Amino acid sequence: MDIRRADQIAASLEQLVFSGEFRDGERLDELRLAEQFHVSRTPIREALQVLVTSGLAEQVPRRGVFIRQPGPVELMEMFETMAEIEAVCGRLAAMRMTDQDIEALTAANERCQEAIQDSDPDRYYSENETFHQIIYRASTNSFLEKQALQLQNRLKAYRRIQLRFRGRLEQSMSEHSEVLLALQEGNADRAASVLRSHVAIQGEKFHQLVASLKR
Amino acid sequence: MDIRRADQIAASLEQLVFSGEFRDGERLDELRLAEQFHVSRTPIREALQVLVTSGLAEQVPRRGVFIRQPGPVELMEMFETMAEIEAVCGRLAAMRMTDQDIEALTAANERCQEAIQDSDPDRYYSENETFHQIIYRASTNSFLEKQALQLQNRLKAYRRIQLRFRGRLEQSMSEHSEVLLALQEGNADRAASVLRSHVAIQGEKFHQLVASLKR
DNA sequence: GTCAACTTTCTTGTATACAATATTAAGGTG
DNA sequence: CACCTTAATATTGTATACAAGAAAGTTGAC
Repeated sequence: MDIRRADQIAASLEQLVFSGEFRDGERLDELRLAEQFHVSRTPIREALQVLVTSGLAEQVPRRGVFIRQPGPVELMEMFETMAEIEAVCGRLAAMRMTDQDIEALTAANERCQEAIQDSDPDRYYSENETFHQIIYRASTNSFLEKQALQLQNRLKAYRRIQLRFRGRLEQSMSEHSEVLLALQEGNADRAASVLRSHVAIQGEKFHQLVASLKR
Repeated sequence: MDIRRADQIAASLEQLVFSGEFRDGERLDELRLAEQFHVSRTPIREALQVLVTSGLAEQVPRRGVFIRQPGPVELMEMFETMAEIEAVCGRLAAMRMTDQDIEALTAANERCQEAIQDSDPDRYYSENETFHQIIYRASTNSFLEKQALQLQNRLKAYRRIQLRFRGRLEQSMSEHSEVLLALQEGNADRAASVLRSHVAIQGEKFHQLVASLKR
């Protein structure tokens, strides 16, 4: 059980930032937030430090902390980085996966398939997340795994959007099968390259979406 | 100019942690630090939040924050991750480097060479850092660049140790040349694999060192 | 001497008070 | 009316005060 109010607040604020509740450049007013959470400024300030340190906000001395929502360019960079990190996880996982890991991954993949058959994008979304997390874990490098999870979480909201593209679910699914196959064969390079493009496509789709909104 | 005392303190503490001033599991006493830095507990606490968020320390509610020095296993994981991230930077850089980048990299490489001829390991160490940073930059992905810089900084102290191995400087140097060659050719796969093993070797050397200390 | 219950002291977490700097408003000048 | 100067106001940063839980010390029973 968590006793620190500051940590709870940090988590809440993080969620609010991820869900796009705050606009880019918006100032986080300490007093307002203090009232909102029914606490004094102290825990608010500690929560803001957390946001700043994890890169979700920027601090200008004597002026306050401001939300930093990634723009299109930074988002593309993040997607590219995610694709590369996934590729690395896949490469390592291909060499180190146990039979148990393969089983778990196969099961996750089947649950994805079911979600598609039930036309349940929310469930697909969630099972898809698990599928990838199993690969992170199977890299057998908990430091790398943590980095991957962090970035996955950060891109959550944006990944969700691109799944709405027509036919994307089915395409994503067939990519999964290729990933699974490469990992079963222990083909490191193939696993890496398939995973890379699987995630990179998400970035592409997102890019398309951004472009279409500008029109 | 930085006005926030808390930020300065956070930076100081970070350096103290990196330089191994604190033992693993050591508690950071707020009152003691407050006296030491001649401030109240408030800025100390904000600085501690930063350490915790960036993973350098762990916070146990109602008990304090404790230093978390990476053990041998985690260090190897970090080196492996660094190797993979460097490989990714190299892969992207190979495809995106400008002539200017190549020039800068060649110059940095020459300065490394000079440092070796002058038998100046400190200078080699610093120029080597620059060499790698140019590659991060040339990946043309500032998000990835930031991640790479962060990890490079985190591993600084440990990388330094392995350079003391006999003949390591010269070996490192010849690896650099191979990296440069691959990048000049725009050979992405080769740049990635050479960089990967270049950094991985550092991990290996470090592993040897840890093992030798245990005897 | 060991262990347990209780008391005291210490430490963290939060609230409040104060100091210093930014921002805004007001007033005067050309 | 624009622009500069200056006063009022608001907001951040730090210090201090207080509340609550944890650690350490003490006493007493066996």
